[in-house]
Amino acid sequence: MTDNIENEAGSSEQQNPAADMPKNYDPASIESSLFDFWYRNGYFHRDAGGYANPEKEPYTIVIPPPNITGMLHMGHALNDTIQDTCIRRARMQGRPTRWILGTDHAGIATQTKVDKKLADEGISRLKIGREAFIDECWKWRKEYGGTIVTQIKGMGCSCDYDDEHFTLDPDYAQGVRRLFVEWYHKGLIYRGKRIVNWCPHCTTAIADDEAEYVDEVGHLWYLRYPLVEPIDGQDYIVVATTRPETMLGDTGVAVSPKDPDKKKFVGAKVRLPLVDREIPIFSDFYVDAGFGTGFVKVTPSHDPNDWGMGERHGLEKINIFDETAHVVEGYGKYSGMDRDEARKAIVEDFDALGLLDHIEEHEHSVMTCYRCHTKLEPWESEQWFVAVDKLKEDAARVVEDGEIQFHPARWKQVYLDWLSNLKDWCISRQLWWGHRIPMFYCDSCGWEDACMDDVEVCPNCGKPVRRDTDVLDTWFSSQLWPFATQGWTTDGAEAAEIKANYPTQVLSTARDIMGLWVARMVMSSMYCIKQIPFENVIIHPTVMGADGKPMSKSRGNGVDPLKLMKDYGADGMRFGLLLQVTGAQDLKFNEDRLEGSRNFATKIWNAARFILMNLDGYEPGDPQPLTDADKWILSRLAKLTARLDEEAEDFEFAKQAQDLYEFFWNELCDWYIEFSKGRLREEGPTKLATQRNLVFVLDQSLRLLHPMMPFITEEIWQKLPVQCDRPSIMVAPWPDSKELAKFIDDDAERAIELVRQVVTSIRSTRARYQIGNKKQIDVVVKASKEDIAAIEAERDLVFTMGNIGNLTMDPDAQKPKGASAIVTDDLEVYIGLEGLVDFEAERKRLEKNRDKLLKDKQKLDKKLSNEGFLAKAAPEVVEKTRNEAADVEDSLARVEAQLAELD
RNA sequence: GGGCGAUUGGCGCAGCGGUAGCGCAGAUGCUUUACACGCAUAAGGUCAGCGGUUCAAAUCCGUUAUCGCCCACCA
Repeated sequence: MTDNIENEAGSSEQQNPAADMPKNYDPASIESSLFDFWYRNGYFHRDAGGYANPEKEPYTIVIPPPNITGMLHMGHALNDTIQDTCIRRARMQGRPTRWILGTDHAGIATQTKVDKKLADEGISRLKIGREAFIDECWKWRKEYGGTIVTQIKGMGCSCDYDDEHFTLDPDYAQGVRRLFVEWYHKGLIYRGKRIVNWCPHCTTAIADDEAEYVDEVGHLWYLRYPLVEPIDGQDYIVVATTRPETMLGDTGVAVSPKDPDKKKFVGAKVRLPLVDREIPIFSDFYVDAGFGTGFVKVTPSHDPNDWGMGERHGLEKINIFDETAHVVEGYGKYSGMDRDEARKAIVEDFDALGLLDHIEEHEHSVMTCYRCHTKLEPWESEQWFVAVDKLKEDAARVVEDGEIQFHPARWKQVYLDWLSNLKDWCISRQLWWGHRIPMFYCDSCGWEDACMDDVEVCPNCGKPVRRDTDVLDTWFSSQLWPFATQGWTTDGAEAAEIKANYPTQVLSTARDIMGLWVARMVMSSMYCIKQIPFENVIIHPTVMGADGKPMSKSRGNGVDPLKLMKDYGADGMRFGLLLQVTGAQDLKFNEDRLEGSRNFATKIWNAARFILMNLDGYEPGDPQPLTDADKWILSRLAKLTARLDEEAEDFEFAKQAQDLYEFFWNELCDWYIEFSKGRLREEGPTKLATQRNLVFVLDQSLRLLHPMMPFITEEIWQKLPVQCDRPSIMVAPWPDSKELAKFIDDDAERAIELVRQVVTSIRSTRARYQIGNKKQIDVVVKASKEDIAAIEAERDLVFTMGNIGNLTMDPDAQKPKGASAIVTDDLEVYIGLEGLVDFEAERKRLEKNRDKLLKDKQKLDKKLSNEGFLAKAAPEVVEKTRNEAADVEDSLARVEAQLAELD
């Protein structure tokens, strides 16, 4: 079917194209072949298989590169649907589009997985060594790295699959190296000793933002530290600590400068138990006099705040732990113990010495490694840092002045706050899988440099050099994503793709990597390209479980998008998710929406089936708005298209989806197709015009739906005799709201509104008295002359849809004896029921109707008798209110009249 | 501790200054020749509490309560 690229419109010899359509749309049977069809024809490339208009502005999106360890989760499903919707729309508008695809090597995540896999096989990473381990990682990537790309294809995403990138590709890696070398030579990268969050299990530094806090009920140990000289008869002070084992590294005790009781201790010394070290008592503003005892033990090497105090007061920094958090040599029996053993031993020894004052329970949070969940150790080590102060200025400016727009806009401030609180960025990681830091050192003469090419011997003294063994933080490499994927490595900012297509248009991502990734891309892009990397940042809602909590394996509230696609089709999942992308920051996952979207797909399918079944004698041609019904649906289509354009501009996905749904289902299917049924039975020009209108409206609707529901729209479009020479809806022109505006017709909309009032009144009465649709009834309509004229023009529609025997319309119509009366906004409908009418029930119904109108009238009268309102409200509001009041008055009078007649 | 968001019919959400809307569930009736993943009809809400601004507040401001997210983190 899709192989028939010719798609000859109107070749009348063909058998009925609806013949091979089952009653229910079956996504599984068509999705993959349609995807192949698109792929084979090159529609995913920037030239869209030759259908892109090179004159138009290019449109580019870079995908947030999924980790090679990743499986498709709900976050991807949502985010990739959003991006595909944007890019497909732009492609249909004729813009040269490209959605750049790739994956991230994900240093620590991948290393952990491979490590675990090897461990399961009984292989130790340390034993096989760095080279062999990296080989294992590449093997792993080869085996699993493509999984997620396959899954993205399954969603129908129109990425450029022929130019896939990977953050460890040779070209990309050179780019990363280039940036490091440049920043090093510019002084933007420096080496320093710092307290970092150290994972003793992974033996690497963990960035602040990679650490996870876990609440824990621990203890507060109150330890007595003897004073060297008693003060006022007091021979010890008491410190409170959650980590008694670190006392081995204490080099001071701090008190608050605002604590008058502690003044006398400042300058005194205590003798540190167990290690017999004399350390000073000093005052520092960091200390909170109200917490614990007001005395704080200070361990500069094992606490970031203590480190700060140590710097301010020139304290010695004593490191008591090795890289696996075991006590180092020189601490007697404690040496070699891990931190938990040391804690136990030290507390016991304090107790034995009578120096354990007391213990309290204490709730606090501890930092853990986000990968292995080992408690992190604040540890002093040598690391590489990026000095961010200069870089962040530009990154803040381009958002402040609106060059980069956030959607929803409130995220702008979050971004700016993140930047303003940014501290220098620790970029070295003690891992093997990643971009190895290109620093070379000569141990003989002390030469060192960052180099683009590997260095074997020292350029200074000729001795062998060694390379730094650390790798870079994964975010250091992902910050280059928008430009290193477009030729920056070899040609810099002058690269052809960058010159033609930079900046990109949209970056869509989750809020939790706004700083980690988004801000850093802006920083590096402003530095490397001197341009913003993207114009719009979409921060999509986070998909929460049905319980409103983040999805996680431990909570068991997760949902698998692969299963959802199986159950609802890729289109059903996509549309169901988009319906939930409102401006909210969280999205409580609602599977009902996907079910509804699957049903919607079936509805579209069956509407198409109906139209295709009724194309006997069809000849292609432009739409022919002969009747008010025709004019009405075309007018509605024109208005819908214009509205969708506006909503797309604002990245309002739920609204676009909702509007499409309502138009297609509640207007096209519920009314226009129903209207058309009678006409399709006639022969001649009316029938042909109706067919053309149906084909036209369906064609245009499918195009409007295509970015959100790519598969079903393509499948149907291939069967439909559309007036379009493009072989695929994917490259068919986007409906032009300006062109369609010629169909806007408010008179026709009004006429159909009246028809609907009459038909609905009849149905309502039938339902109330349980009169089947097959029984013909007589109907009298009382309405204004003009309204009657409008309905009269569509008399046959009222007849067919109402199954009416006699229809009388008259401005002065009298209710027939024994008829039921319906009062609508604009008219009365009398329906004769041959003695079936329950007048008591009729009265109750009309009274309810009246009471509602009375309430409305009271409200409006109150408003209109309010002088403040008349004086201060906008004139058009007053005018509108007056009209409403008149309408209510009119309806009320008519209802009252009907009630009077019942008496 | 700081910031942000949510609180609207049973459930999930729109609306964000001028008389409350949608989907699902539930009710009733329909094998109406596109669709029961359907059609039709009817029912259901003092928009979390309190205070304020305004001629007018679900909508703006303040406050309280509950829930959630993000950031920082106390020895």
